Amino acid sequence: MTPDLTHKRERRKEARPGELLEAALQLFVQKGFAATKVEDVAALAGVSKGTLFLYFPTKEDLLKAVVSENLAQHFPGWNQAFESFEGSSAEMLRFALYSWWEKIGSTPASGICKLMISESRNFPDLLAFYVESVMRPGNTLLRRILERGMANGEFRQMNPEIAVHTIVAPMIFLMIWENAMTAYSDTMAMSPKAFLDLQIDVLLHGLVATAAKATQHE
Amino acid sequence: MTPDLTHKRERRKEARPGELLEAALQLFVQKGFAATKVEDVAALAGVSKGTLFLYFPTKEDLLKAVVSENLAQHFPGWNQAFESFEGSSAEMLRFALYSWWEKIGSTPASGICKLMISESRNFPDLLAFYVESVMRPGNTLLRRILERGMANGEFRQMNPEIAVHTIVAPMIFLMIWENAMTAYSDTMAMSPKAFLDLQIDVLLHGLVATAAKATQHE
DNA sequence: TACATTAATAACCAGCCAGTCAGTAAAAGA
DNA sequence: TCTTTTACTGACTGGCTGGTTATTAATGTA
Repeated sequence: MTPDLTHKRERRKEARPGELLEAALQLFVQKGFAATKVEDVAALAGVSKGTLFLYFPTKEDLLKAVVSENLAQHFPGWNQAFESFEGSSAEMLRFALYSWWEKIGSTPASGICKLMISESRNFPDLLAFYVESVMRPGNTLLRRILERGMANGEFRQMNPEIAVHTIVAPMIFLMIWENAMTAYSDTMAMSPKAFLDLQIDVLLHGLVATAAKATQHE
Repeated sequence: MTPDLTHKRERRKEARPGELLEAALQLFVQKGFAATKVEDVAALAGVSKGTLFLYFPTKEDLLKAVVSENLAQHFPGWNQAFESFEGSSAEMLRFALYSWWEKIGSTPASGICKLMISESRNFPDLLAFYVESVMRPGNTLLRRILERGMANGEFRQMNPEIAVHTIVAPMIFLMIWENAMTAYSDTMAMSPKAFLDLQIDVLLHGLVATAAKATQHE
């Protein structure tokens, strides 16, 4: 960042890696890994190409650093929140999805989702890393919420492994939408908050109108 | 296709374009547009690089042809099925999702979804084309199903524009999963059919157990 | 068999870009 | 102020790849 219009040289060894990673994330998500030039990443970070290679030995190492830098370190806190949660499992699920949105979905970090989708086949070890350190923990957390609700009769009985995907899918969709459809955001607009609200509602109560519940939804 | 191990020249003007498009789809989805070499596409189609440029003027034109070739021409039929459908809206929704799976989700054509996600920012006109010819028609079809169900009291009242996304999201997820997670399919396995079944069930009835409905799910 | 047509080839070219390195200048010492 | 250190630069290169073209051979026709 900080495009540095003045051509004065600055020595900021500490700040460079972070700025380069931020620039790289933005461009990798925007244009894809193969289609972005390291020189553009360097320029966006306000630095020359040579400097980039001073901090990251190769372009691929830069990609790996981008991914690992943006790994969600939220799971310890979230797991702890799960343990000490008081309310219903429905409340817990709502809480989980909203805090995911606040901490990840609505931030630039959501872009690494698109990045992983695009590059998973090209860098299998990167995918493995990502699966183990974010997908797996996320899935187990959600599965525990579901199992809690199923155990206390709050939720129906169902295969939890699969049900987790049903919960995750709309979140993936939301991240992709935000990072891929921006060019088309004018004619295909979608409020993330509105989507999330309706999603949770449908997830809990379904589409079907029954006598038992009713009315209270717009 | 037809790798042609013998080096004999064949003249098959009619068959080439289709074979090249099939090869291009496979490689573009696998490696991304920028990272695939036209020579590899040609080789996979059993032809030399020069031949490819005989049928497609540039690499970008090849990409556009791949997308437009795989456009779902199913909408006329599906719209017609909607008009003449007899059963409940829930049945109709189930029917729509299953036939989508049969005709698109389970075929190589599902790969263009990943392709569009990856390349939408680089080729905005391609995205526009895709939005207008597959996303828009698909969304309106689903919205009509929802509105039908809401009108006859079968479904709850909700914002149909947003609810459509709630239905589409898991389908997108499924296509992405199949095209991006294949490398990891051993440890993160998922049966598409099982997912689809549970998804429809949750979509209609939600997670929450109520007195009114109950039991009948595994 | 001789000839014309054209699908297919492979050698070639030009531009691009990841990665290098000799040199520059901003700090830190002395 | 002079020297040393080192973060930073940008010109350079070598390999790669999209695209071209002169040549080759398969097919049709006589």
